[in-house]
Amino acid sequence: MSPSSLKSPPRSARSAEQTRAAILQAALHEFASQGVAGARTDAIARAAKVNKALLYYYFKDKEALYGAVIDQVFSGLMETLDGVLALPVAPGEKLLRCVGAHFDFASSSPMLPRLMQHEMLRAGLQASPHLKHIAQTYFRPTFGRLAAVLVEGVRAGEFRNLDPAQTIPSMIGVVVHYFSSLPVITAVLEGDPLTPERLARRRAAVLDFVAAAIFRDPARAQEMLQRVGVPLQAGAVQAGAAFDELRPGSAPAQLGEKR
Amino acid sequence: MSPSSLKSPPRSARSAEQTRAAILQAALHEFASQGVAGARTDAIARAAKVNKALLYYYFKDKEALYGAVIDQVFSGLMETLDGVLALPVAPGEKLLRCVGAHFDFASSSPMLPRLMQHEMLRAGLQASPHLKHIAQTYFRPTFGRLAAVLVEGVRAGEFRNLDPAQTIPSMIGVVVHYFSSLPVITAVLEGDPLTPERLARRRAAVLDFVAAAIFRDPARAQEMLQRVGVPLQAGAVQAGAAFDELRPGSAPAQLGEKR
DNA sequence: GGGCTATAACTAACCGGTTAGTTAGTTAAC
DNA sequence: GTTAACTAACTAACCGGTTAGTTATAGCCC
Repeated sequence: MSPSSLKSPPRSARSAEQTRAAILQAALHEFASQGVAGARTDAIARAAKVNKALLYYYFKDKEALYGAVIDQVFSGLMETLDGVLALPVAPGEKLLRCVGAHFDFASSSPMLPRLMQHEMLRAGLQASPHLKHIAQTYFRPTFGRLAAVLVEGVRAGEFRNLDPAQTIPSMIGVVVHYFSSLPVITAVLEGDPLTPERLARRRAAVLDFVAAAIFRDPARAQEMLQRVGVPLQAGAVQAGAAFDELRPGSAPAQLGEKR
Repeated sequence: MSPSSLKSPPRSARSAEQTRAAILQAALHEFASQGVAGARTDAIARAAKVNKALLYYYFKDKEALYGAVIDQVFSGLMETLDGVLALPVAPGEKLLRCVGAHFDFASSSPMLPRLMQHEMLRAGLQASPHLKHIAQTYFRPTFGRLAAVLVEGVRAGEFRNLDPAQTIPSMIGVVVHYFSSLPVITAVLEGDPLTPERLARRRAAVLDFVAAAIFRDPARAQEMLQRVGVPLQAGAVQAGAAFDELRPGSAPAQLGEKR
């Protein structure tokens, strides 16, 4: 409603917002695959099917466009996590659900974790003003809530004696590394690491690994894994297969099961 | 000895090799902090205190220089790991020592893991020919040996039912992520995350996390951690401190211990 | 050993393709 | 006819790479 007057809410409105979204989408892809320095504004414009000057119509410069992309992605992830953190469940389940949600967010578009990695690597060793903003706005609050869940679980005796400031980066590492090392994984064990089956296996393995590292009682870990829908781990019984897959050429003669 | 004849082994030899090394060193730093695309050859030359043209005297182009740096770093890490893998100790201890060695390698110069991360992120989602070479030459053999240790540990009942192809990337993620997210960490919990004390604490936490995730019997995990010299974890007893440190500004009213 | 040449190590100055960003304008909705 | 949305064409700076040259050391012949 309120069709006219005031300023210009829907003005011409035939696209505009869509165009902006298209630019952001194209920029996301370009920045994620090439990094900020490697990204070409021409390529972004081409992918978004707009004239390059339009990028500068909507955004001050390349850096601002990058900032908008980053903001969108990080806020998306943190909102998702906050949703999970608001669930009325035990710390153990909540934490595993968080890890699962993080994994799902990452696997929903493998560009996202790569974009985040690029952002982390930008600027030498200390945070740029831009990254400081990200850290304060997105990471800090959500990580605070996550830390509270960890402390709660430790106090309740459900978790091992964990330090949240250490445990959070460790868990993130487990989730994220698979995606940031995709090219290497592709090269070491051949085949697409992003098929639904592979992703499902990875997801289960991540949750299993984290659960084992977090819970005091292994039985409780298993119980919670089942509760969040993670099937029992395949592991070394079939590890012959996984192992062969890891090194198809150079099997060390021994270890030669049948198949 | 053999002062002359033949070709020109030590020729003038007053520096040359040192100059080359200086260039590689400067390039390592520049590539690690800016990425390949972001790295400036001018900056490398300046840092190495040589004329830019000298880069092209020793290396074909920027890409070749980058390749030389990468090769040096990755081969260094893999040699270190192979040394540990050759030790005549039980799988559990060997694995923890590997993780420790990886961490030490990374922390010896925090530029190294960042350089590696940059390399992983280069080129969209599948491996470049260059990265394929790295994967085949460095990763594959060492990872094969690591996988064998894992399988051995699982068969012996020392480890949980683990799939090496999943466990290896998870462990690497735990080690590496701290370093690749240094700027964020700096911004979230203030203070230098690279002080000897902080690094020691992180190292212990990483080994503790991995041990808990790997070993079947928690008691065995503790035993092995002690054996490789990891002190007992601080954890949530002091977690009040760590937690406050994680979110100095925005404590949620509850949880308000004294300090 | 003195003068000569060859060559490794290194540099100042330059070049031109690439690329972020601009300008001056066109189109079309209201 | 005003203004939001959009574009073709341009520009200035940046940056990888080259060129043409300098310095210095080692070898060599007499």
